[in-house]
Amino acid sequence: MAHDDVHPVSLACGDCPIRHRAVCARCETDELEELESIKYYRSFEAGQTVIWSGDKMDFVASVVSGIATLTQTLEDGRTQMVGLLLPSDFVGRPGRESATYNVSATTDILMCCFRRKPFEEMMERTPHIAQRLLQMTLDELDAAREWMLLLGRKTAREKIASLLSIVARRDASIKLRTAAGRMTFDLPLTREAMADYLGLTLETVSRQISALKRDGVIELEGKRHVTVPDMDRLLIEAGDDSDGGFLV
Amino acid sequence: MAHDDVHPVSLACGDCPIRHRAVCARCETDELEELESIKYYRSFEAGQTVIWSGDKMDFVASVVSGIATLTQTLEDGRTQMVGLLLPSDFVGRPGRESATYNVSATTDILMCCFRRKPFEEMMERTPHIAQRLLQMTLDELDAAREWMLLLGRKTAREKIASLLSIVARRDASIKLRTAAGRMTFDLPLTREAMADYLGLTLETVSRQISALKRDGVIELEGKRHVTVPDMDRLLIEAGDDSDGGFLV
DNA sequence: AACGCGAATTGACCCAAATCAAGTGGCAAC
DNA sequence: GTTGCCACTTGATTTGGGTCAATTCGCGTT
Repeated sequence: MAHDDVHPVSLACGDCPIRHRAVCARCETDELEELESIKYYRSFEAGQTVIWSGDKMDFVASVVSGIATLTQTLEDGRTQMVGLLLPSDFVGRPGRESATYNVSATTDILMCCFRRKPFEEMMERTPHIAQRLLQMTLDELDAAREWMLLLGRKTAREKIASLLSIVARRDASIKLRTAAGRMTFDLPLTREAMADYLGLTLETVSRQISALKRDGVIELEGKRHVTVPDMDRLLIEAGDDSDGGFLV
Repeated sequence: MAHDDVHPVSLACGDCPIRHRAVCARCETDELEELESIKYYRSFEAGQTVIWSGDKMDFVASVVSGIATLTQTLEDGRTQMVGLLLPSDFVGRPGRESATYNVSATTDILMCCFRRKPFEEMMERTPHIAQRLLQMTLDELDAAREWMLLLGRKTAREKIASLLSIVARRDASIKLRTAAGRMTFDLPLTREAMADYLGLTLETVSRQISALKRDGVIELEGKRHVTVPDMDRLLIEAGDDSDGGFLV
């Protein structure tokens, strides 16, 4: 809303290396200063848990660098990833005391946190923050629903292809992008994390990646470095109507 | 925020039999009048499609009565339900030209629509509408993520038990509720719709319902009328940590 | 009463992915 | 250079749920 057409990514918050998506820079000044006064940084090592589901969470935050995951678990240990947090993504929610999910660092991460109470108060005084958060939340909701289709109806091979095309889209845009449909990127997740995301076992993930490699849909260098010779082919394997604008 | 503690359901909009959750009644007057001026009603018969994914959608709306569903499909026809709309639920989104999902009427429904453009303009002038919509969207996001856990990691039996406990929670609260954990309600969905919701086939749904009946977890009268003799038992079958506050 | 029809059930069989189990490869520590 | 560890791969086997097909159950129509 407000200034969205001018600078769609929104942003702002002084000296952060990335620009947070929650706040609009054109409305800066007072708000920006206020935001500065309630923020602080926290870093976590790969594998560490940022917060456990049910714990008190007195901040909201933005991922500055690294990758984190949101997961849910059943008592017997079955776990399902419900969100992947990449730099600039927002975590936590105004108006909720405690965390709903486990948040874990997949790589080393740096988070920019804002104390929750002051942030909430600020949000009440500053309409466009709520409007911007609404847009972001609606996008996340779309991504979650796209994921529901994947979890409920896609085959293992389609699931893997979908995940690869999402990572390619988010990651490879800033990396080397040689010919027309050729893309190269690193998988930021272990096979187990991929399995938790896709509702599969890690063995099935491994087998399907091998199968895609054997069939020439992808090329592998080591275990993590992937080259997709033909993105269109991958998208067909993913089973989407090629538009595919998900996981924003 | 604003008045949430006073009347958590929010609401308002003149003569509607239900009160919409998007607007706060304590702030009425001008807004209420304005809201009246941009609203109109539409009704649909059971089985009709309200809107197709990708179609232009120039309104947002609230379900007044009846049940509608949000679904997504792959080209080959596989379909996944991504949302269940019960009375008072909100459909459509400010800031989006076209529909993202298919919306269909499961029963006869009445919807209260607001023309989108004026609604958006009003939202910009009236901060608490955006704030309220944000809360609702966050709740939907939680529900969607809870559903991801179900789709990705639960067995067919657990899926059915989960769906039954959700319907029981949303429906039976207003119906007869005899002894402690005893509940009675009607299933608002066909076996096929349940299958689309749960990521199963209709045969599996049927078999698992029969199994739950055989095992005394539920009692059936006809095909749609269900009695749960012991809600706790059902919740255990659903595999949740009994709290289970999902699908709001 | 007979018919038609869509919704639901039930059975027989099959297959994709889970499970169980045995490697392989890379890399850091001593 | 050997050891240990962890991430990953690959194989053999099992199984939960899908597929295909045959009924059955209601229920409105004529």
